[in-house]
Amino acid sequence: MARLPSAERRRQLTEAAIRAMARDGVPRTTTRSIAAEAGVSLSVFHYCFDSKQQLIESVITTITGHYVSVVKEAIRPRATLEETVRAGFQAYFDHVRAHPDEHMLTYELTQYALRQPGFEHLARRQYELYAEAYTELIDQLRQSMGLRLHVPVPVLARYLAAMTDGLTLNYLVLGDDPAWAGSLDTVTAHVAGLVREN
Amino acid sequence: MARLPSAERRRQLTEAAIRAMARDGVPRTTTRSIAAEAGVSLSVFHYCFDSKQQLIESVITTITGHYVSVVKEAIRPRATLEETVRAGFQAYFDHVRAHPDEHMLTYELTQYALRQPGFEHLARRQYELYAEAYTELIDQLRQSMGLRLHVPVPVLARYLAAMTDGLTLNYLVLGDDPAWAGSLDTVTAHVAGLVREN
DNA sequence: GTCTATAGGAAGATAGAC
DNA sequence: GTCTATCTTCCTATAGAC
Repeated sequence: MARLPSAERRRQLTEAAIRAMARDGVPRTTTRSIAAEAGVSLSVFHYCFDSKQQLIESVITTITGHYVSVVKEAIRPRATLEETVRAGFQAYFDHVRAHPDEHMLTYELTQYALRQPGFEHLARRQYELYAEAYTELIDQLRQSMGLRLHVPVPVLARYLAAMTDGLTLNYLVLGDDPAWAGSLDTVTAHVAGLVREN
Repeated sequence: MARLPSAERRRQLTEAAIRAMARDGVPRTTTRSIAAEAGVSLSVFHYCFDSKQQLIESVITTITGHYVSVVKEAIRPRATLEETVRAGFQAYFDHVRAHPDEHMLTYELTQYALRQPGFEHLARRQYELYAEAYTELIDQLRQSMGLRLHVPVPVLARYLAAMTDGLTLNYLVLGDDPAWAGSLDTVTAHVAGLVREN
């Protein structure tokens, strides 16, 4: 087995942990299974991380970064406001559909962090980053399309983050049926109304 | 220790499990801690339930029933539509504020069920019941206030359930700050708009 | 029906050879 | 840096006396 700098090993182990946790769930993912997924022995794990908790901290910050990127890339300015909002949600939900386990994992990690004493700040940070991602998107749309908002930006950002979160979890549990497309239409129309210039 | 019918013992153990899981989280709640919480010995547990999974199944169906009751009781017809919607959300979120751990538990149980082979139907049933609760509420409001809906009932019900879910989780993680009250105002206005007669 | 005692296994973490 | 082997702890589940 190659000898790598420990920063690189940590990265490898973190990515392996994300794959294992997305596949098996957080509680069932053991240090052994993570080491196996990364193709290293258990001792390498404990050489790179002091504890399982330290690894999970790394997993949470890493996956939150991934997720925020998805949201940020989903919404890009298009011809009309409706089109922009609709295409943005569509792109985001296409990602959820393609990687349901990874999105599921973000919820599990939130709950792990909230239950683990001393980790609560990681859960808060996760949700603050979601809201910040929306804040950036809104500002971006405001500049490119000259919107007049009906509600303050922080309120809208937090509301959109919560709505995205709820619809995502709902999809992960129930999947899509006829009512699902309707939900997306409803939220699209609502968001367009909230940010419409008038 | 008194000798009770096993149905009653099962109920006691289920309630004890809900308390223990709300306090410690699902993965940390052991059969031992549940038995201790119920004030019985470990063997009594295995006398009433074949396995921990069987108990968790009982926990999920029980707590979903509790939760649905909360949603159903939250919204009662009041003078105006806005008042009804606002007071309903307020009552619901007052319950969340008063029992955050119990609501947190509903999310943990959903994920437990989705990860446990053969338990997926319990998670689906949980979310179907949420939507059904909203369906009943909408029908009730329609009759008492003569509403004309802008979207079909199943779509609206699922959308409201997802939104409630997202806002609840968002509150459980971030708590309330200035933006929180704004989110509630926004959702209230939106819902009132969706069901307004016009 | 209820108890004590224990089987049997899997987890996180460590020791020490190479 | 990486490995095998092991320590310690805690879990679910069962056996069998009362």
